[in-house]
This record gives sequence, C-alpha cells and structure tokens, in this order.
Amino acid sequence: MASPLIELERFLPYRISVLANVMSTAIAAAYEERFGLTIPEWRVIAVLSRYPGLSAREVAQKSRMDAVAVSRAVNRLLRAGRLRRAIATDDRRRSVLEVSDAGAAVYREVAPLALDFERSLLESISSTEGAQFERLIGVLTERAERLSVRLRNGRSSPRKKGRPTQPTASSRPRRR
Amino acid sequence: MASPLIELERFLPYRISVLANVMSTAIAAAYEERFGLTIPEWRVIAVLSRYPGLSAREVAQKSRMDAVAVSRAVNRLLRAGRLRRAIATDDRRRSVLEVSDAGAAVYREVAPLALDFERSLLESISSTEGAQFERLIGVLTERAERLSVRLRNGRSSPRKKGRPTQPTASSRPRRR
DNA sequence: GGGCAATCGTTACACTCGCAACCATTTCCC
DNA sequence: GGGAAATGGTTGCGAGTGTAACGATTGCCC
Repeated sequence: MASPLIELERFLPYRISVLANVMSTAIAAAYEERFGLTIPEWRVIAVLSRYPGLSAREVAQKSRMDAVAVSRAVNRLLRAGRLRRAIATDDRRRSVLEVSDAGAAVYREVAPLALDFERSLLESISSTEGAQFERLIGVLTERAERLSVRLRNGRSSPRKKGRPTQPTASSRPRRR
Repeated sequence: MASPLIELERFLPYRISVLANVMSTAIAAAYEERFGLTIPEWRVIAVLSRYPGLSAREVAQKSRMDAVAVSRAVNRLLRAGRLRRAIATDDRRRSVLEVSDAGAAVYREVAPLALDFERSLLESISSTEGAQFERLIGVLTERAERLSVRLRNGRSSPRKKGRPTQPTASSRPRRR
C-alpha cells in the first residue's frame, strides 16, 4: 500500500498552528516590548479587567490556562504592582484578584492595540466570512477536543482491558 | 474615554491559539507516546518524506520552524537512526538530509493517523465550509504577517527617523 | 590572491512551560 | 468531633524554546 504523503503546507493543524503563532507573536510584540508583559500575564489582566474579583482558578478556567501558568503570572503581576490580591473570607484557600490602578493603566493601553489588531485582521475578509470563520473555529475546537480524548485512549478500538482513561503521564517515556 | 473591554473568549487571536493548542496536543498524543517523537521531529520527518535531500535550512523554511529547532530535531532523529545526513559536495556547509528506512517506517505509521485526524475534524463541517475555512486561514495568515511587521516598527505612524526595521531585540528588556 | 561579509549549522544561556508533589484549608462522612 | 478525601494554590524539576554568539565555509570584490 502506498504510504499517503502529507503536504505539510496544506495540513490543517499545521496551518492553524502557523496562524496562531504569527498572531500571538504580533500582538505580544506590542506589549512585550513596552510593558514587559508575557502572554499569560496579559491574559490574566484581560480577564480580571473584565471580571474583577475572580480567584486564580477561575481565571485559569476563563482563560484556558494551566493553573501553574496563572499562579506564576499572578505573582509576577503582584510583584510589579499591577494586581491586588486578597483572601476570601469565607474560604481562606481562595484568592480574590483585582487589577490595581497600574494594571488598569496597562490594560487601557494594550486593549485598544489588541482590538485594533483584530479589527485590521478582519478587514481583510468580509464580515460574513468573519462570522463564518469564528463559528467554524468553535465547531472545530469542540470537535478536536473530543477527538483528542479518543486518540489519547488508543483510537477507535476500545481499550482492551479496563485501563483507566488517562495513561497517567508518568508512564509516558520522558525524553532523554 | 471608556476603555474598551476585551472579552477574551471572543477575541480572535485567543481563540485561534486555543484551537491550535488543542489540535497539536491531540496529534502529538498520537505519536509522542508511541514513538517518542516531538512535534519538531515529526515535522522534519514529514517534510523530508515529501522532499528528500533538503538541507536543514530548507527544512526550516518549508516547515516554518526555527533553524535551531530543526538542528536539534535533526540531531535527535540522527541519533535514533531515523535520518541520514550527508554533506553537499558543492557546498560543504550544507547538509543533505533523508529519512532512513526506520524513519520511513515511522512516517508510514504516523501519517495515516495525522490524516485521519484531519479527516475526522473536517467531518464536523461541510466540505464547502472546509474549503472556505482553509482559504480564510491563508488570507488571515498573510494579513497577520504584514500587520506584524507594522506593529513591530511602531504602528501606523511611520518611524520618525531612519531607524532600521528591527528594534534589535537586544534592546528589549530581558525579564527579571 | 587576500581580506571581509554573508551563510549554514551548532552551542550556550536564559527563560518558559507543564506535570507531579506538596502544603494549607475545607468538606465529607462515619 | 475527627480522620480521610477534595480543593486552591505554590514549588521543584525535567524538558522545550528562542536569541545571541560562535566556528566553519563560501562568495564577493578590490
């Protein structure tokens, strides 16, 4: 049987990854240089500007970030005086986060840049296409998530034995 | 003036980045575990299967990878016996790369998985939408690339002085 | 022909990232 | 009430990544 050839340049996941990379690099350039913000930091600020008072975990969920990434971003922002952190009185494990004035100032400068960028991007296509595109992103993301689980567990063939759903990462051979 | 609020969940670059992340994680799961392949290694194999004899630099261009990433991936693949490397006789700086039999075997196993994944993804939308989607990716990528350059140089206002195009990264404050 | 700039590839370094392990606190349940 | 399990958050660690610096080779040009 002839082995199918992948044309990387046409392979959908590859193209998406290139697009994502170009986009985030472009935007990051706009705030990284001027404010010393990393992408996770920027995401945290964006989420907390919109939803003040969230806990770290809630920020992680809203931004789809890893809890660790959030923790580190929050700590850097705190050190930089761009965030305030309190402890929830009803549950002293939870933190209550808010942007400080300095953080709000950063947001006021960066947000328009980001939105401008998005607007400029969308100018290259019609608004119908834009809506269509966003819809498809949603559909594909959802689909990819479902497939992801299936792939991790060993594709179409159901697991032969009752192995729990996750290969427990520790069993995965760590590289070199 | 009211500062515009970004709804991260709707922000296009963010959504693309999520999609890209979900996709590559899903596919990586399919070969990472079984073959100990990293994403860069897989890309190198894919490109060289399609275009045998390229140099490292050419692989980097075709796959949009960093030259360093290619160098490292190539070296790991060489150590694993999945690649052959010769030196171009006409230019002894250039390498001439080819997948070995072992590399080809990996490719024959992984490529169908990757293509299956792509197919499954596309099954969630109509073929018209798929074509549309791919076209839009192309348009947006190109656009983002152009905007990227503009952003790096300081937005709409043309540089006041004849500063060279790149802010020489070294001037960028290294974190901590 | 000889020096200088450009190019290919690698290495050093500083940083990021995510998982697992961990501590503190809270909830569950007997 | 008191231990076990769950949850929020942080830290340690192994590994990945990009930038800059580097050695080797080649091309340019006087």
